[in-house]
Amino acid sequence: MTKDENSAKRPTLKDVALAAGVSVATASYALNDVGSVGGDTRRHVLEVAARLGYRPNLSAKAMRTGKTSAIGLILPDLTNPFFPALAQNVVHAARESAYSVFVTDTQGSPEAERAAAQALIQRGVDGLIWFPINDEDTLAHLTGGLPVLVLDRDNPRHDLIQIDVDSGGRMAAERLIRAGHRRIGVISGPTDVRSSRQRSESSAEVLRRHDALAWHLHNAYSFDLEPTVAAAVADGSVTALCVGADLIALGAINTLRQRGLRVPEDVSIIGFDNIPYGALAFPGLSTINIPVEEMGIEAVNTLLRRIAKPTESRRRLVFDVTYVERGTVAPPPTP
Amino acid sequence: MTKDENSAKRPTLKDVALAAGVSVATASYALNDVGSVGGDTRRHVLEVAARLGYRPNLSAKAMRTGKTSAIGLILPDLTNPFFPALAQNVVHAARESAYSVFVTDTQGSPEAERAAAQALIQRGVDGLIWFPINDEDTLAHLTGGLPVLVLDRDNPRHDLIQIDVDSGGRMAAERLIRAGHRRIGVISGPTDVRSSRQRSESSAEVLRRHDALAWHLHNAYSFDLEPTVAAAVADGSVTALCVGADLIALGAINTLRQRGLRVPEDVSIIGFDNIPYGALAFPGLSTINIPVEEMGIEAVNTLLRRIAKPTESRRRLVFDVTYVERGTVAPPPTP
DNA sequence: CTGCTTTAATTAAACGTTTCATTTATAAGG
DNA sequence: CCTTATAAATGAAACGTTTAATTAAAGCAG
Repeated sequence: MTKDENSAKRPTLKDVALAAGVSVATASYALNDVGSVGGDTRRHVLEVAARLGYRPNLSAKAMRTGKTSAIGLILPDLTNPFFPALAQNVVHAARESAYSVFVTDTQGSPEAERAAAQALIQRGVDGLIWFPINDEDTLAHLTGGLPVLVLDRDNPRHDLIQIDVDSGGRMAAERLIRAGHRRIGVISGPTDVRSSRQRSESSAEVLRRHDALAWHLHNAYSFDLEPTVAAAVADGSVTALCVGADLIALGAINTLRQRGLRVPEDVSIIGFDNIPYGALAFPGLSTINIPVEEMGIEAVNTLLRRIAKPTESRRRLVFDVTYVERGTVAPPPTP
Repeated sequence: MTKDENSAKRPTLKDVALAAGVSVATASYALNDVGSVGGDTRRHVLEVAARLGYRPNLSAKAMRTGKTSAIGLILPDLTNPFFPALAQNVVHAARESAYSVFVTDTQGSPEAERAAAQALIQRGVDGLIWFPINDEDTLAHLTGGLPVLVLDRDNPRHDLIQIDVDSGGRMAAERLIRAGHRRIGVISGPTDVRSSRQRSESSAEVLRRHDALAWHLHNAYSFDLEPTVAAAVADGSVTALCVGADLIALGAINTLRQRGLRVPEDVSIIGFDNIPYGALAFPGLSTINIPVEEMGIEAVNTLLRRIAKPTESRRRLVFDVTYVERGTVAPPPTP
């Protein structure tokens, strides 16, 4: 029971320098591969550092350099099946560049979002990847000059990564037209965000052009359909549905089945998002795929570039979507 | 274009002290509500700090105190539907105590897991919430004396939060027996982890006692059934399935349907985990619920307590599970 | 009024880095 | 052999906090 039982304090740079017989400055230069350090000395320091298991104290480094090698990821809701894959890829891409990620889930609350941003800034993150609740530029004055990458929303001052939702909405509508449907309902998700609204409007526009738009309703982002929507879905007024979000689409399928209608024999459905659930349904949900994985990776890359070059001109990346055919589209029933 | 365009550097404690006309020490004491500071002075400092929008630099604080107010969360796979709810609640509970969370997803790779732990430790997190890949005590020597809370796995030295899987496995089996089934198959998930293995063994044991165990196979944690499992499921040898993981259960339902069998009319199924997908299936998957939300919250609480009192005796929390009846259990078909 | 205790405030060291400015040693040039 | 340039290494300051040690002021008993 000696005093230092197993308290083996992590070795500090001073310890390394001491053990290597050089000054702290030299040790630092050697380890960071800067300054002018003799080849032998450098090797020796590295060797000693390795032997002692030296790992720099990142807090100290952060204080000195003003960089934390950490970024923040602000998401509305981790349990929204759209986000885990995004978060996963952000975390991985970040790690490849030796960055760590503070993940924050704001539960769809703008106040929580503000608080989260504040907390992260206070922590001194080098940048933020931010999937905001809405399009409002509320964080602008909070973030100050901090590098921010905004996902899927509009924002006048930050780097943007977006999705070509128009094309997605059109693809879905066209697919249903091509299958022969002429009475098609559109359900859009939350309507207070441009990107979300636009999906369904693009669909609706195509359908209108073919004179095939039966109605256009909207529903909260939820598996549960609001009564009026549920009624419209199952009252026989349509033979197909163009839905702005997979989760709602799955809810629609559920409603249809509960009322004795079959998918896709009686009603065809196309969703949007390609959340993992969709592939697991029976039959699998046909949908518009959003390349979340790539988006996550590119978000990190873009943010890190911005961190490195704060003055570079604003970037705006638009990702293509693709139609994923599974099992929920069929020709309309023959009456 | 003055020099300090909009570079409005964040005010430091020195700035506050200066503006308030006190020493840095006094400002610090006042803000942290310690030491002996006169009531007037304290109020004044607080007022000035608020006016300047002062937020302490956490890196500096961390270096001085050795505490970062950050914890790490190490998960095997965020896209595994079991985890997002857990992560969400960890993040929230942590925020309530002014802690931030580094989230790491190790993609089921032990090397990645080690690397992640190293990185987090280097960052100086105050503790780790760790859902390990397996039961091996591999991180023990890495973590040193760092407070660690282990989720759902066995570990001899750390605080533990576990699930009463035995009771869950039994509940599932008993429910099927009670429904009248006598030819029941058991599918277990990954078998290299005690907690996972035990679920199905408890089920199997009950079934054996009732002479109702048709077979006991296992399958990777995946929606796709391995050929032998798929064959067994659909060859008519059983009227019910007791599955150690919802994801596999959903895969089984899919397989059954593809082969023309109905759930639950022809085959009843009970899963385990209560992942969100299950509720969205049609009919909803009957399953054993694990209180992930509470687990997440309690994980944070337990970890923070351990951080505060490192010498307290080891804690081990076992959470009860509950059976959730949805739509996949029915009496066996009458031949 | 003196000496002692309490309260309020301050000074300065320390945490572990990075990095500027400086010193020392070595080599090159005349 | 002296000067000067270059290379290698070092000393010390700084980053923004906390906190132990110290001082100054005030209150109060005797």
